Amino acid sequence: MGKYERVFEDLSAKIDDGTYPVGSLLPSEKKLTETYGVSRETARKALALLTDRGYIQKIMGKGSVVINHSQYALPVSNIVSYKEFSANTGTGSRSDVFALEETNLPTAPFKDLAPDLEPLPAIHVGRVRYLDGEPAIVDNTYVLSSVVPNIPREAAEDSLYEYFENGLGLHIAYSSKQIKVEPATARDRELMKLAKGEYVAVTVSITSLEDTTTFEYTESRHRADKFIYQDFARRR
Amino acid sequence: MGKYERVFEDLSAKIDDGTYPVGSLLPSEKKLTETYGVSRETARKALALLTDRGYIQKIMGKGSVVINHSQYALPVSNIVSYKEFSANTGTGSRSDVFALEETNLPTAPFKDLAPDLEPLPAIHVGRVRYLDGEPAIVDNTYVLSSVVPNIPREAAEDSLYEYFENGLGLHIAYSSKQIKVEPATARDRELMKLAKGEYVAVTVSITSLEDTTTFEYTESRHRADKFIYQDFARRR
DNA sequence: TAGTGGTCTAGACCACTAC
DNA sequence: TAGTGGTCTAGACCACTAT
Repeated sequence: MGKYERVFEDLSAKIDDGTYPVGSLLPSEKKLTETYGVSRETARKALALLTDRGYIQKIMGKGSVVINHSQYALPVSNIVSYKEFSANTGTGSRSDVFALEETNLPTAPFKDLAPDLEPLPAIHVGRVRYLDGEPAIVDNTYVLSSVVPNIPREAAEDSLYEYFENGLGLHIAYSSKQIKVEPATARDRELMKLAKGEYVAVTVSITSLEDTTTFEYTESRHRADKFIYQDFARRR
Repeated sequence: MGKYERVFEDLSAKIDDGTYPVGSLLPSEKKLTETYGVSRETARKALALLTDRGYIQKIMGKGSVVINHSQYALPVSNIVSYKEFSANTGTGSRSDVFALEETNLPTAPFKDLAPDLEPLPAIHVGRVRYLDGEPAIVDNTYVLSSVVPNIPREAAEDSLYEYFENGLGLHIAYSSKQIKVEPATARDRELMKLAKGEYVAVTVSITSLEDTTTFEYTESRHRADKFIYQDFARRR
């Protein structure tokens, strides 16, 4: 871990634990170079990370002000997996795997994000996710067989991301995603015990590795009343 | 505009116009310092911007690969105003202002994002937005009177952001937002001509200035079938 | 081995804010 | 005026990738 990451970790921890409360100023860049024994550009890199994550807002001639940043987010938000999300929020996590099979990638759900998608060989993982003990999310994930030839059932039941990153050593880099609202299908109603006429929030994402290989396609169908997406953005 | 911004503008333009197609490599950092007559750190700042915006993925020992980045986004996505959005996508823009009045900020819609919100004096702007000639969005914006004492009707009909930034010289910095799904209210059905039992996508946002003053609160209610939110994110 | 990006430094000059 | 952040430089050393 580089020096600037250490400085970032220390400052973000001190913001989280209230050492630097919302509205207060962080030490000046000059002070940070002395405190942490780093050059100014290195201190500035740490501050840039804090800015990007919504911890601070820098004000010219004044300093770095601690601001309210989003505390938690749904899995869809920043490529955070369902398991990481439940661990963060403390909601009980449970997944029923209802499909784990070799198939071809369906192109229809991903048409908007990838118009020229080919029906490549893939492994389909279908899961029902529970929030507070109730079925709340139906996930259909397609992983390209060319990148991941096999998925053990335990990985599907636990966490696919954990398996990809720690088990296979894949480096996940970025993702394009969409959120839409659709009427619940008969399958949605069956799996999530919904009444007729209800709607679901649908998130579609396409995820790539650090070498720019696209390898994973997911459609998540959320019970509308359990769905919240939260984000922090900067004007550009 | 700094040098690194000029380099960013030039490179992003060349990615957009196909000079550097998706999958190709940008010139190396060394080459960029020679081409643009800047130091390496300055060239790297430009590349960092391209990375943040989803234009490129850097690969160690190899170079900067051009990737597919999200082309357009709904207003909610990156603090882009409705007018900027319609201008980018070419969909006809039109707004009916149905409310422009002094009132107190309602705290209920913003409870999740700002639990301790006070009912401060504010100007309420209520608008119906049209996409493809049909009423598709109901916006309720509340602007704190302490920051914006008055909003001319023309500004409400045209673009509030344009008025805030160019008319008043406010510097918009960041925003927290949420997306939820709710049953359409009687008011939604009336304004957007929806049938009974339909749902709406609701986005709630709280926007702050560069001096960290929070000044604007918006609830946008979207016709579900016209709503798409698109985003690009990096794993962290 | 040569070329690439990742990190870090010490110093400089500038623009802005507070007093 | 003093202190703050914003930008830029020239150089260094390292880790990784290609060949």
